[in-house]
Amino acid sequence: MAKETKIRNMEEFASASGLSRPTVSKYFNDPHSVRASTRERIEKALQEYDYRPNIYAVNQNRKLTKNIGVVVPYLADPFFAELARNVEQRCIDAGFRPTLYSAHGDPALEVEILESLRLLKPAGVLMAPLGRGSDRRAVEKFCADVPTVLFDSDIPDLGLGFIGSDNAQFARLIVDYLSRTGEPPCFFEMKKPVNPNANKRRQGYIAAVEALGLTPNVVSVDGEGWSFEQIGREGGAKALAEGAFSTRSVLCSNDRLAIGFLAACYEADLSVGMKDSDAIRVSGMDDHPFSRFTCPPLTTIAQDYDSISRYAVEALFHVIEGADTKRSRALFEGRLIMRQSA
Amino acid sequence: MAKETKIRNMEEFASASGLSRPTVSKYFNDPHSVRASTRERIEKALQEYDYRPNIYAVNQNRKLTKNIGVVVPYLADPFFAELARNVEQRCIDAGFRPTLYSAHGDPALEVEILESLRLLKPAGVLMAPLGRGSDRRAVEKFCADVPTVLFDSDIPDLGLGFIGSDNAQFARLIVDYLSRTGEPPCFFEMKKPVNPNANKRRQGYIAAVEALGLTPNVVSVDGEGWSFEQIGREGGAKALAEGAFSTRSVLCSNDRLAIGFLAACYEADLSVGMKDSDAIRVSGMDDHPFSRFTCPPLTTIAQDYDSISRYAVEALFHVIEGADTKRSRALFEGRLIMRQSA
DNA sequence: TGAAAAACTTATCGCGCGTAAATTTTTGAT
DNA sequence: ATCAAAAATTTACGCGCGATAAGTTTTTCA
Repeated sequence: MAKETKIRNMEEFASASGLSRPTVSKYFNDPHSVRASTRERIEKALQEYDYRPNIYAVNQNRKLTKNIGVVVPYLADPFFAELARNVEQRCIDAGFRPTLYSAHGDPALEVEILESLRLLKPAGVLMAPLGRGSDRRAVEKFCADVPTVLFDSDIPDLGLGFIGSDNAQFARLIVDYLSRTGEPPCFFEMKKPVNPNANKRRQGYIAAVEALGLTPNVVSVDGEGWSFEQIGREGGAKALAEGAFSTRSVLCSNDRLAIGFLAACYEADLSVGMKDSDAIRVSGMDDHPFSRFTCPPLTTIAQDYDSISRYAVEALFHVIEGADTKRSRALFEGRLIMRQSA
Repeated sequence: MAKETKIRNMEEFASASGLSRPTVSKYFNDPHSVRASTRERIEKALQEYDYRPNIYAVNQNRKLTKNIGVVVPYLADPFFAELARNVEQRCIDAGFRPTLYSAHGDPALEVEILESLRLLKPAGVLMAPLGRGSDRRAVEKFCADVPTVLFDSDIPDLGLGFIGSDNAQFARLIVDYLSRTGEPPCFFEMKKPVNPNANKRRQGYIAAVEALGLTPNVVSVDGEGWSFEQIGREGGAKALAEGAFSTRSVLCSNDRLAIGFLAACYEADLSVGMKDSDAIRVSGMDDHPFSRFTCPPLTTIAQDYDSISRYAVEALFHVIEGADTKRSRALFEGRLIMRQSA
């Protein structure tokens, strides 16, 4: 369908469609800002010639680009990959160009990403920070220049909003379930968790157990970084060997830790499940994409991916459109996913 | 450290450092193209003022940008996340700006990515195609305009090179091992695999088994898309129920399928492992990041991430520098990872 | 010490587009 | 049909930088 004559710029395309360049420019900024008859002429010309505006020239002159930066802490975790996919799609639907970055667990890389993101002059940024490892000062400086909404992991008072999960509710939900159907759970976590969610979950666990008039039992294991499964397996093996768990029910701080802990149970020849003959019950939190395929399938709390991504994007767009000024904040409840592990 | 006076453009930065703009421009294109003393003056000025060239203005005028597109088929698979991380880091080290895109298993999205990538005028693109689902015509058209190197999954004769794994060798390696240590394996796969690697693996399996004077047994199950674990579990349960496997050893076409198959074995109450008391041995291919945490840990073939990413990037840079013309092609051998599942 | 080579400066153009201000066309109520 | 207001369009200018030519200064090295 495309004609021989190559269109080199908007000028040529404008004359090819019998209009002036600024009119065509207006069209590309907002197709509905030109008269219907004009719009039809342009779109007819677009069929014949496959012209697209040069994004570099466009972005050089526009005060605000249509770029959205999406930053996640660790893309090798499918949880973040899924979250990022959700968020990206919503940005595209809203007519923006999302670009995905992963800090790969490295604080220095996170700072580099912000620096290179600044050069892109994005309309806004959706950032799931590393958490404890994040360079607060660097993030703060970035947020001062670029409209940024945090998600998944909060850095208090930073950015224009935070959207995440109600970790205390997560803990209540599963503690109640586990206590109702058997022994109350012990809590299994990393001693130095990478992000604040882990702390909120521990506090939620303790509060929920105490609310039932029981005594909490928190088992914290060594290990740093983002190799949660590894840490869960090694720490789990050690804790099991030491008899650290006061009950036969273990609530892991997150699913990846639980996956590692399941491996430790397997190695220790402990059958996992909710039957009387089973040695231990194991549960996690997050509804990690792989948790339904563990042996046994993992009982967990599902994060509300959909609401989190939707609200995060909406919050950002509110800010971009200059609607709000006060920092928004929303926490979403989780849903109990009952599987065979507990 | 940064001074009060904000630098707005290269002109101002040049005079602030006591040089002319063209000289500063030369520096940013290649720091070693200016005299050492000049370089020092610029770098000293860079310490005081945090000026960076406007990338939109730069890319508008440069014939070739420093952008590299990285396209993977399914980012929720940690295997691709890891591969992408490798590739990205190498691009950064070479002074380029990689941007990561995932087709999320969707052929239409893959085409969209290529179209939006074309607007970025990248110096080159590293692409792991969807495979069977890829729009050959669209990819071909893209490759004609942008230097592209394929990796992981080949589309014959497309792009300027392909870097991947020697799937036949993968199959030989593990068939020999499994046959040597017990019954020869059956081959478990999807009837309609998403990419050509699966076919190469099946062929390699058949050839390897026949070379041992044995009879191959291929079990192909229904299911489309990228939910391999799901397909492995459902197809595996069905195949096990039907007694489709002629031996007590199963080689899965890839680790994700194997993870699903392990779940099916668990549900069927079949103990997996290499002990005499175990009912079945299961193995996979890829050394998926999670395969060491399955129950039992999965015996598999490790892809040579490092070599694949290194060669893919190198091949692309050769092309960018205008060195080669002929399509390069390299296949890397896998390494047997012996774990407890087989 | 001096000439060639290298590096730098000045001057100018062009890239492809956004955008304010000026002008034209269209709309809608009389 | 008329005319002012609203909408659409055109004119004119600027964005920040790459690239190049011609002239000037600095460095290199015999």
